[in-house]
Amino acid sequence: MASPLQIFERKMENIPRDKDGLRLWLRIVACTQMVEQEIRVMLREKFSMTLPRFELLAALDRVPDGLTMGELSRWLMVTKGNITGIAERLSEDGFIKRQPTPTDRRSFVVTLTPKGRKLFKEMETQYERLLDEVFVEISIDDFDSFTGVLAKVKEVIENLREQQGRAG
Amino acid sequence: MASPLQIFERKMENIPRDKDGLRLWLRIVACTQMVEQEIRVMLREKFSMTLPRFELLAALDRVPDGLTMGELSRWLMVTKGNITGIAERLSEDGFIKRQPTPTDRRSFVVTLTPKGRKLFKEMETQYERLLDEVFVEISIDDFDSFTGVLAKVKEVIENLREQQGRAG
DNA sequence: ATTTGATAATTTAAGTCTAAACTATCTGTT
DNA sequence: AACAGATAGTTTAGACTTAAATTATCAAAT
Repeated sequence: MASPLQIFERKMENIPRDKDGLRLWLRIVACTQMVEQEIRVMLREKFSMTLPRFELLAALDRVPDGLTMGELSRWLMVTKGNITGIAERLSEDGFIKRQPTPTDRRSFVVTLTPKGRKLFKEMETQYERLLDEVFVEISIDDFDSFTGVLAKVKEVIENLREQQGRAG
Repeated sequence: MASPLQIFERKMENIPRDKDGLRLWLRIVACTQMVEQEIRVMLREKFSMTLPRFELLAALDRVPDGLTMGELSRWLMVTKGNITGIAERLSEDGFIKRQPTPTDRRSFVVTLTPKGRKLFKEMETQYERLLDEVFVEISIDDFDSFTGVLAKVKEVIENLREQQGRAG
């Protein structure tokens, strides 16, 4: 049985050397999928939690005053309809609560409940430990290079979207 | 309205400087989501195609003799059940075909139809053009650093999985 | 030949995700 | 005040995704 690394090498070997963008992209995707899978397994096995729910809790943990549904949607880079569903399930389980905003009757502010914050803190410890483990081999120089690359990519895409008149 | 880049800066600013693994991971995820979104929009608008279907076609294009369902599952790093569904829809649309293998009656070899290959080639051109555009600002040195980082991460995860006795 | 365990693929149930349509509300502008 | 356009959030229909259970087949060892 071929290992994921062997499969990956087979995927890359037929791609012409000069297709740098493609090669880099395939590496990024493979890396992201593998790390995400580790996180998913950890969250499921230790906390019976899914990654999307964890990410919503994480967003709320970073902003103690809470976020509206639309802010959550932009923060997590998913559609508003998607947030509706995830927030509904987290609310049923008592991890978050929704409060109407005084200034805008269309809008809600979502915050963590004490139960939600307690759970998140436990998960956060394991989550950060896992990431440290995954990136343990990476040098400071590589970190900096990596960070620079990702920042450039984000800027290029922002510009692309502006040119096309698409909202971010 | 805050732009994605502004939202991202807000996400990062509250994270302690010393949490390198977490910071790097959030950057990788944000970058991947943005590039994927560009690809999704392009595929939908120009070809009425989804990303998962495109990726399955891409895998088959790289291996002219075809791949079994299980090989596709490992190649694309998704479950076999997932492949069943995507392959079903691509087959209905006449882009791929499934043939029984002579040596193993449980197994099928999936290959592109001429129609599927023709469509893929058209999409591939646009896809690679988009990736070149997205990564245009990245220097050769950064490419190398990036590639090295991703390779290390993959190895670390392989080792983690072996220690835990989990299959890849 | 039969049993036993492994493997290839599908099915199932539940959750995630999207784009588009929709409802309710807000914010000008007249 | 009344209208028009924009915005916050939900709903809908369909596709994707997963883990776990299931079916059919294989392969190896009796």
